[in-house]
Amino acid sequence: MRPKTPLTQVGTQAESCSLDLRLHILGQLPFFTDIPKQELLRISANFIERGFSPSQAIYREGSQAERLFVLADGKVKLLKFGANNREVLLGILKPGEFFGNFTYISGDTYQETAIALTQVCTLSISNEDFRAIVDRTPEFAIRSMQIMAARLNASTQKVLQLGSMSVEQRLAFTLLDLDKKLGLERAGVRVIDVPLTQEELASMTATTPESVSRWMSQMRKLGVIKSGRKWVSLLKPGYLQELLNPPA
Amino acid sequence: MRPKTPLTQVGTQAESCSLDLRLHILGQLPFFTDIPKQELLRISANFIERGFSPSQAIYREGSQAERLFVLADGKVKLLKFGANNREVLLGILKPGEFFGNFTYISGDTYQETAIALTQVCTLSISNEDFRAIVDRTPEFAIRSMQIMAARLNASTQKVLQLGSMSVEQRLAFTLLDLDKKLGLERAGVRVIDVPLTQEELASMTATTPESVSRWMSQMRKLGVIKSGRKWVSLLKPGYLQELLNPPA
DNA sequence: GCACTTAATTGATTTTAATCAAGGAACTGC
DNA sequence: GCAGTTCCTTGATTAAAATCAATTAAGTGC
Repeated sequence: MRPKTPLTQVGTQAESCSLDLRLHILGQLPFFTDIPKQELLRISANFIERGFSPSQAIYREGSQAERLFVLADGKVKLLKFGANNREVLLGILKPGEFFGNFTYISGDTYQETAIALTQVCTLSISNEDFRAIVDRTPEFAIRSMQIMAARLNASTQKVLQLGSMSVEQRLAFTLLDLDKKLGLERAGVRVIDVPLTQEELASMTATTPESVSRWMSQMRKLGVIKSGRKWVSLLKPGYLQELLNPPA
Repeated sequence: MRPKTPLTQVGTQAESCSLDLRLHILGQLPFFTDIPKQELLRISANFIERGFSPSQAIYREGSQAERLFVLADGKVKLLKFGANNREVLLGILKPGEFFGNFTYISGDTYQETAIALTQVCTLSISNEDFRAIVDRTPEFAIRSMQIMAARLNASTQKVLQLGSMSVEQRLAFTLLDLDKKLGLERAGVRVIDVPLTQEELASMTATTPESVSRWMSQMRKLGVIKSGRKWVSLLKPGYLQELLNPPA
């Protein structure tokens, strides 16, 4: 008998954003920090808000890349289709993160598919409007370089993980990563605050749902995690960290 | 009895670059195209040339990232150390490509190790000098964004490959990729123009030298490739391509 | 030309993980 | 509250690939 989900109230956020939330979220973007509030208000006017329901696609890989999106509320997953009809989950986005067409080049297509995992509110801007903002934002080159370098590093870490770790290690890495990014205290328990099936965990970890289930069952037996349907709590992150750095 | 290498004369290039080669190579960089020749000459003066011998490290992962490098001549491999003491080969560079500290942020460390595969000539520029050039190069933001987006895409392709393909498919992908980038006609034969051991191929493909040997042995038997010590010729690239897209 | 080193090959065995299947339990909608 | 659906668990079997080992052959340096 598996414990019931602690992820209550996950999907109950409104579909729209207040002005305060808009300014708060947009002000968090790395290329908009340090911008005067008046200017941010002006920029904010270019963003259109739109809500999406769980499982709804925000955009699909290969379609015309027309907008840059910012996640105002909820959780989103980015995925691509690999070889052999395998779905590869590239990452989970939390509020404040941007996705979609970041290079503001019209003519490109979206490089991945974005799907809402919960009730979601997005803010988006067209390529042209974004380009205009870029042209008058000081230090945009430097900030965007930093962002892209960080993303390239994250992707390279993924290559290292997939290229040198066992399934157990990759799962440990994925759980630690998710906890670091999305973990929070709920009712005195630290939980990864996003509903994810074991199939989704499997496609983040280059393995199968059955393998994820086997390893997580063992981690539960060892008291390292607590988990149930679509949720995970890390009880002993240090143990998982140790799995990644076995003694020589 | 394995056929002898067609990669003759690989390591005989001079260690230094003529002015013509400098201007030619630097003019190829995506953020220096369209620049007037006089300006390019001025920029060129900031670059220091340095030669490296096969197996010599140009820089190492974790050391202070002080310079941006451009490969003027020869071949270089970029690698990182993954978990379980595994070396992961991230890519092979050819003349005209840049590597090292691209974000020109002092204080960062190099994200990977660069090692000369052949006799190599590099041109490099310090963070400060590069920053000064960036500040007065029109459209740098846009060009650098395009470059970084392309690199992020390549890394994501690698994640897809590692996350969804078998060893045979990954090897086929790697051989096709290398051929596309480094293949050329030599004595009427199309060869991948870089000396690579099967161990190096293995660390590009997330497998072991023995597995690479087994699959390449089979590819030779099928007449798909020709290979020997440190070299590969693709005879039937179409066959390898088919391996990546099996019918549903 | 030969000794030595490095790289590649192939066989046998073990390990890891996928695949297939059956059943159980949480969640949802009526 | 219950039927149906979705998600998870566990067992058995198969397949893929790693590991270990021995041998062969190309290349290098003296």
